[in-house]
Order: sequence, then C-alpha cells, then structure tokens
Amino acid sequence: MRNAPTILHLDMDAFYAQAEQASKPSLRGKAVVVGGLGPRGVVATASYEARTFGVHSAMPMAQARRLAPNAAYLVPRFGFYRSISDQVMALLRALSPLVEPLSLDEAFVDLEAGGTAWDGESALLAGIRLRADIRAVTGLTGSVGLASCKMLAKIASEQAKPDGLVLIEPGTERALLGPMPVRTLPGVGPATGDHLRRAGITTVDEIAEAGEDELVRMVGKAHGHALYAMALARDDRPVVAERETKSVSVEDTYDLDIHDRVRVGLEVRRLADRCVRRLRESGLSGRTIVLKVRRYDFSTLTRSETLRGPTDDPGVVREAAARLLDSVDTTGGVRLLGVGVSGLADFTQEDLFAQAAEERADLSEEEVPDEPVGEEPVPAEHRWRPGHDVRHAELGHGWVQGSGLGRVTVRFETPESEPGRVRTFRVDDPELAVAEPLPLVRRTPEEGDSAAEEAAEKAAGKAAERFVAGEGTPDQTESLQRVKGV
DNA sequence: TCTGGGGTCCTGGTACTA
DNA sequence: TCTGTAGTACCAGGACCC
Repeated sequence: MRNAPTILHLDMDAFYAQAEQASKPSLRGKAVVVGGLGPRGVVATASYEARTFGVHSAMPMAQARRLAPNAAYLVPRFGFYRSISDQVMALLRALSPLVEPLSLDEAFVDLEAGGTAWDGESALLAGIRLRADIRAVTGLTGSVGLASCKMLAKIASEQAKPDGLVLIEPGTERALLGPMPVRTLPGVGPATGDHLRRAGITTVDEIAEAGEDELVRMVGKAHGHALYAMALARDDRPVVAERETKSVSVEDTYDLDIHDRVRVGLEVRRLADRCVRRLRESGLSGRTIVLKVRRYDFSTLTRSETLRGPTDDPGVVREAAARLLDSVDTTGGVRLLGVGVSGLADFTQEDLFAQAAEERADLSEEEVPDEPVGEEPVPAEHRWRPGHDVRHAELGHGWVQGSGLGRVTVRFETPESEPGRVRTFRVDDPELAVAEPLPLVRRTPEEGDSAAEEAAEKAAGKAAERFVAGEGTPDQTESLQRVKGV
C-alpha cells in the first residue's frame, strides 16, 4: 500500500469479441458471442451489444442462443488473441519492468518501479497515453484503473469499463469501497457471497463492521483475514513479474457421456499423452499425477498419486492415470475427463540424458493418436470452423460464416475493408484454403511506430489539457476521476 | 436450463515419522 | 520397547479467477 495511485490495472474490453469485430467489419456494432459451439459449450466472451440481451461469460451456449438468436457465434482463436496480447504486454513493459499478466487480456503494472509515475498526475498521464497506444497499435480499446494497491486498481478498471479510465485518489478508498456489494471484492464468489448474505452482510462496510474474528469463524482463517484487510482497503501484495507454473493439466468435456469403460481408459491415456506433451514443451516434469472425472450427474471427483520423483515420461504418467482410474466408479457415464501433473520441477541435465533414450521409444512406438477414439479422421467440413480465416484463390481473404451439408459460407472482407459479400462453396472446393488472421492495424515500414506515437501524443496532450483545465481536476470530495473515450 | 478449460489457493482429514 | 505428540506430507474437495 503506497500513498500514490501508481499501480495500474489494464483490462481489455470484451477482448475476444472485440478482436473478432475488429477483424470482421460486418460484425462491428453487432452482437458477437465467442465460445464453445458444441452442445455443452459455454460463452467465453460476449460483445457489449450481446450483453444487452443478457448474454454473459460462463453462460451455457444454448441459453445464449435463446437470448440472442441473431448474434454471430464464433469459436475462439487463441493464437490470434495471443498475438494481440503480446503487442499489448510489450506496451506495458515499456512502462515498467514490473508487469504481472493475469491472462491474455489483463495485467497489473507497477508504474513507480518503472519510474513512469510517482504521483496522481503522472499516473493519470501514463494511463491516458497507454490507452491511446493500445488503440493505435492494436485498434482495440482497454480500460485502465489506477490506485494505490492491486485490489483497488482492479476495482477501478472495472468501474472504468468500457473504454475508460478511473483513478482512485489515495485517502478516499474506504469511503468509495464501503457501500459497494461484497461481491466487488476479489475472492468473494457465489459461495462466500451467499455465506455472508445469510449472516446479513451485503456491503463492504458491513464486512469491516463484522470484525476479523467473526469473519475467520465464518469463512476460515486465510480467507477471513484477507477479507477483513480488503474491506479496510488494505492490500500489500506486490506486483510480481515472474510467476512460476504450479501445475499443468488437460481436460475434455464430451458431447455425449461416455459409458464404455474401455473407451474411458483410452481417453485417459490420450489425455495423459497430451498433458506430457504440454509438460515437455514447458521444459518441466512433475511428481503428482491427478485424474479428474466429472460424472453424468455433474459430480466431480479427483484422484491423485505422488511418485517418488518428478517425471515427464508418458508411460509413467499413463500408468499412474490408469491406476487412478481403477479406483473410480464410472457406471452411469462420464461427461468430462482430465489428467494433470503438479509438484513441478525444472529438468536437470542428468535427467535429460538418463531418460532420453527410453522416452524416444515411448513416444514413437506407443503414443495414442490425438484423435477421438474409434472415430474417422476429421471430415472436410470440420476444417471450416466458424470465424476462422480463409483465402480463396480468386476472391481473396475472408472468414467462415458457417458450414454444413457439404457447404461452407464465407464472407469476403478484411479488417480494413468495408463489410464484404457472402459466397457459398462446396467444402472440398480446391480454390479455398485455411488462412492466417490479418493484422488489425496495418502500418507501412516508413510509418513504423510513429503513427502510434503520434496518436498517443495527441491523446495525452488532449487529456493533459482537460486535467489542467479542471474538467478532470482531482477533487478532494470526488473519489473517482473518470476519463472516458480518450 | 444445464453448466468449458486452465489455472491457483485453502481446508480438513489422514498417514507417516521423528 | 512402547506410547503420546507434534510436525509434515499427502489426498480430496471446494471456491475462485479469467
């Protein structure tokens, strides 16, 4: 906790949906829902237009379709989002070496550690400039929160959404936080929220009034102490740039419950291989193997086994997962299976030499193909996933609007074009090929980064004027400073 | 109306060990 | 050698986050 609002929290607005709208002109201003499109999919992100119909993250896709039947439904393109995220994170790292990414679209930055800001005014200017830079480089909007600690910076960016900036003046934190609902505090989810509500506690002020001992009694030691501190606006957690991975896991939810025990065994084996592949890509090994099973009735159980030493041997992980599966009753069917490894260790050189030979043998001879067990290879129409980019030999760049019955419908447009025309082809049309996404903001080599810099200069200048002129001047009675649409 | 995927952290029970 | 105890490791589940 410091006495200047120099912790910055950035949150990109409806990130996946916004990225899709930027890349597809015909979707701008329209309801867009990104998520799993299978019968058991859920919404990952809904555009603000879709939210007006009541669609939100984590909602079952079937429910979203009922609420917004005319929205565009797309599968996520994580590679595309990651490339945009890399650009945004690079802008943050230019502000400070202390950047803590929370996900592809969110991060904390310690501006003071980077020498970028030391008081409210410099922090505000850094935030305004950052938002302009993000817009110039990626074409997308993000919301910024500035405060004296991480918790409040995050609450501020939430208040700033969409496309805004909020600074919480030091000294005003408790007055601001007090009337807010308990769910505002990070770590208070549905269960804790209910628990507190049953005790008559609905606001942050009431948490503080309840007292630390009472909270510890209600929600446990660690959570109770943390909750009390947050209610008093106390948060000393530093911004941590490097966080080491604690576990690696993969899981699959099946469109239909699996009843066949042999099939369950084969799926577990396949997941074990996938998990080991991920583990190796990260240069890690682990000691504890975890099997996760979600049954037909949604009851979820985990079984784990700790080995004598860390491994990244597919055979060892497969066998451990199979042993764990033996202890689980799957009659009635399973809807989800998962395999994970925790208790991670970095590889030592000796391990690599010792294990190299047998691992090669393991993977080449035994690996289970990464295709659904007992099914044919992916049919042609499954290549055309809704929202993914394609290229037609004659008509150029476009994206898949939908496919089925041996046909694929493509809209031909690019991030910089007008909304494009729609054409339908046979799924095996030789003129049509899967393509890489185009950059959202195209810059000529001569322009370099100067366009971004220029835009940022302009925006920062404009905001500084406002700030000095009084529109955004800090007011001791006003705890929030709001700068929208800069 | 039926609930993804990838994580982190905490808690309480039990088993092991010094 | 036996017993009680305290600390630690392991296991399973739950809550939460994006």
